[in-house]
Amino acid sequence: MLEIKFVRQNLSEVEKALSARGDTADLETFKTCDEKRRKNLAEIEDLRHRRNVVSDQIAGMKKTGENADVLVLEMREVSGRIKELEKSLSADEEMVSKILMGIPNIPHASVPMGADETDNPLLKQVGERPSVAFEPKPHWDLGEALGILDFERASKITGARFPLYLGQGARMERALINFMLDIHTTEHGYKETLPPFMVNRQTMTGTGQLPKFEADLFKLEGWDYFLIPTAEVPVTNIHQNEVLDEESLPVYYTAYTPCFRSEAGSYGKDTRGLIRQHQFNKVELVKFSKPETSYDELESLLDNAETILKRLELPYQVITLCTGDLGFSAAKTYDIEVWMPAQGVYREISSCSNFEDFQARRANIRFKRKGKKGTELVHTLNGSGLAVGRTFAAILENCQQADGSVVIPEALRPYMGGSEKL
RNA sequence: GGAGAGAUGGCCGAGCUGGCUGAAGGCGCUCGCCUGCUAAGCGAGUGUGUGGUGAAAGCUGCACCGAGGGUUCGAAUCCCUCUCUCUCCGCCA
Repeated sequence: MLEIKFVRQNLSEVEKALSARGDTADLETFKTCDEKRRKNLAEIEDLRHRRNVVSDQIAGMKKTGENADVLVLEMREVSGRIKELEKSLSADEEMVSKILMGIPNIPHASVPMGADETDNPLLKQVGERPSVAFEPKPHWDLGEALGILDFERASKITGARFPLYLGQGARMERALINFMLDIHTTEHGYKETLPPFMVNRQTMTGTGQLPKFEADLFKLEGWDYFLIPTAEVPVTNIHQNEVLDEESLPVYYTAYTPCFRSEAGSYGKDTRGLIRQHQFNKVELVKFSKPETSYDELESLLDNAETILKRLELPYQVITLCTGDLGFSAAKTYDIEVWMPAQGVYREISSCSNFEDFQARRANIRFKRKGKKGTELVHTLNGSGLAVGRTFAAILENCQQADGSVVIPEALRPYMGGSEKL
């Protein structure tokens, strides 16, 4: 959420940011409701002031035994008027907040202009793509042939877009989770967390998934709870409604969780394999920082995620999302894309974003500077470190041999009981 | 699922027969004094949000005692609904 004052005073800038994103919002209604709201509020506060003063008078008169009937009668009217005005005030407030909650973050000045993903500039490419003398097979064929993935049985158990890992496959998924968590906790300074996989509406609103994107979420029937689409949601909300100490910043958390996404609107896309599932595993990195260091923190967060791919010796590239492809809450985002030889494309495996104070304002996460009055909003950041299912798929495709076997990356072998091959 | 108790400021904890209580007292923290260091002692200060005014320090209006609604001239205090926590019983990994 943007600050209401900022929107009021910078309507044209907000308008510009919206159009750069290819988004819209009813700023006209915002303006009229906000003005009306402020005018009403001023009158209400005057009346309340009068009521407070006179109520004290009444109390004093009652004490000395004077008759206060005239004042009581007058205040009865004042209270009625207040109630009336409050009614129209809350209608305007609701409208203003509804519009405000639907306005995306302002892209950072360094974010390139662009319409969609085809305009995302390449930042760098790392690692050698495997040069193979044979036609590389897609990971779903490899996985099924090796008996470590079974999509048919998964769809029997639940439906389409759910994974079933078996044997060494299940073990490698678990190995990857531990491998990633170990690196982030022991080498990068993140604190490991294991949060709830379901969250309430307020939490979902705090990080920006609600109210605009309810269709993308799985909702529990009979409960106002949602399955998390990413660990970003529960972990960022750890400090919801808190004031952090300046000395405690920056705070780094990592978490493994499964992620649940309805994938509404993606019918027909990536229908095979592990790329687009309703349930997938992810190790997430979350940071809380002071505003002045958040962009440095974004760079190191990206580096932390890249480390995993480097250790696994998987070729990847990093792109900067342009204004048109930026997520709702993000001010700036880097995507890491891993090489998938069978499709001959790079696929997103991590998304690292700085949300600045956009989520902090919604979730009310602040910090206090030593020796200074008042509090400030923190900046929040997060990134995948990494999407586990997609990492699994990338290993199968990049490390496949002519005979259909897969060589396990060296760094992962200690987590696989020393096995060298699948 | 059944029965009961509770939710107050950074923390602990009064108030809860409605009105000088934005909130006693204590702890913590900050500044000053004192003491050859430390400890103890003394004095002052110390919530958040939002609006007005001011160059600023500040002054000032309104709101906030789990959340929402109600009664009343006036509510932390009374009533209703909800959420959460704790205790006991039942059930269960």
